[in-house]
Amino acid sequence: MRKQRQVASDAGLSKQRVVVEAVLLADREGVDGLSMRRLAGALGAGAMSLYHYVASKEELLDAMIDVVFEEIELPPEETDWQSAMRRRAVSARQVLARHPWAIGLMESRTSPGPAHLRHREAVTACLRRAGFSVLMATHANWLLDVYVYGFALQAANLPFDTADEFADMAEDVFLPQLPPDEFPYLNESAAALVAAGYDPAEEFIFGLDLVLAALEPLRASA
Amino acid sequence: MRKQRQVASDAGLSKQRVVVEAVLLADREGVDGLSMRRLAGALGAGAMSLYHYVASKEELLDAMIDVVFEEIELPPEETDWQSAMRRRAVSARQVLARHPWAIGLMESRTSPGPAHLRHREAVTACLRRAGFSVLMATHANWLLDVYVYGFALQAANLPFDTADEFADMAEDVFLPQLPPDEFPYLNESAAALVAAGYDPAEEFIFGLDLVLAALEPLRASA
DNA sequence: TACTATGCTCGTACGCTGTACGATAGTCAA
DNA sequence: TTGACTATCGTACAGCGTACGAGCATAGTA
Repeated sequence: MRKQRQVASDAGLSKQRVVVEAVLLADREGVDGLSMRRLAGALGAGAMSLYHYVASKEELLDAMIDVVFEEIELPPEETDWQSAMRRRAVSARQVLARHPWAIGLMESRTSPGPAHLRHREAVTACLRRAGFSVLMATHANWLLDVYVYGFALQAANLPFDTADEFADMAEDVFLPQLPPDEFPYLNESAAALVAAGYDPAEEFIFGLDLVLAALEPLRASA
Repeated sequence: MRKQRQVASDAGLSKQRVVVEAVLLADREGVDGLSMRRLAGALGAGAMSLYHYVASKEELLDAMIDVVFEEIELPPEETDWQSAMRRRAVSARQVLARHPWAIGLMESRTSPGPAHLRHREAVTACLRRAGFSVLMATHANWLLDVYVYGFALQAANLPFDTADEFADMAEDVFLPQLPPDEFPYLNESAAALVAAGYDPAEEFIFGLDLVLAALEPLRASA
């Protein structure tokens, strides 16, 4: 029976299957749509069966976050540190855009899972090998994480995901909320963005490169 | 009766009073401890009475976020842009540290409240007056917000708030989770931080000044 | 003064949540 | 055959947001 379970695709639960299905459900319906009963339904099981694999919903959420971390590319080892960091940051942004619920969950989860730790270790290793001192690598690691998660948090607030979606709603939705007499500067900004186009992915790279360049001088210092 | 309400301190509800009490309750008990019934209890009212002042719990949460924005200092007008931005960023960090639940709420709230808009307007104004072009001011505004909220998000994950608290638990709690054979670099980092001390407030300024310096060149460009 | 309209308060109830507890059935070792 | 162990899940409970509508005080009008 146990062997059947490990092989079987549809029948048989496992922590892995529960957590993966939870991620899919959250992707589809948002974190508010993720209840133990609904998750059990999606797995064709009774609600209480899930508690054989996860101790509580909290533990499930922790495990979901770690699945997300597993999806983020580790920094490649064969390039310079800036390219490596850029690559993993871009990957992280994509992953967090794919799982928008994840960023909101992070706030409440205090102890990092194994994939999270492995990821941090790889990033720190990359920075140390590039010549950052222990303390400077810590600063750099922290700042890069602040950038990636901060961007994802801000992006999650925006009601659009792509340049096209922005263009579609900007003129009708945003500008009317910003009357020029009350918000002259914001109105000006919004109008300029409408004219120039706005692409979150480009914005991400723009800020990321600023941060990377700002970190470069730390490499030589203690 | 209406007049009594406006003057009375204890009796008589109002949207203002409901929202402020909600913020206090969330500060005390976390956002999970904030239920309509408990909030009503704290106000000495029935649960359903609250719905005369807020249309739904969602609207209440929106209003709470805006109260938080109201607490953040606007950038002062009489100094150079970097000092002004530093000041408002430091204020924002303090406010978000005071209301740790706020950062988690932001993720799900898509339309900014009036205080939020006023704040953004003031920041944009400051940058434009300092010589940033419309587009560069937008970039700068975005990056600064990413930094402030990203930092707050990361800080919310840490199980300590001050340098002392970190020192207290670092050796007993963090290092054992990072065995040197599995996580050599993280272990090294953690050990170095224990030795050097770690203060979130200092870390905030460190990264903030990097970001501000990185933005300076944008001031002259289109 | 009597009647109505309006603003405010809140009791009750419904469908949902996470999960404690205990019953059940299948598998395996002795 | 027995007993232990694993896995499943039905039932129940306290708590959630809130729809609905009843009850009351006050203000405005006739």
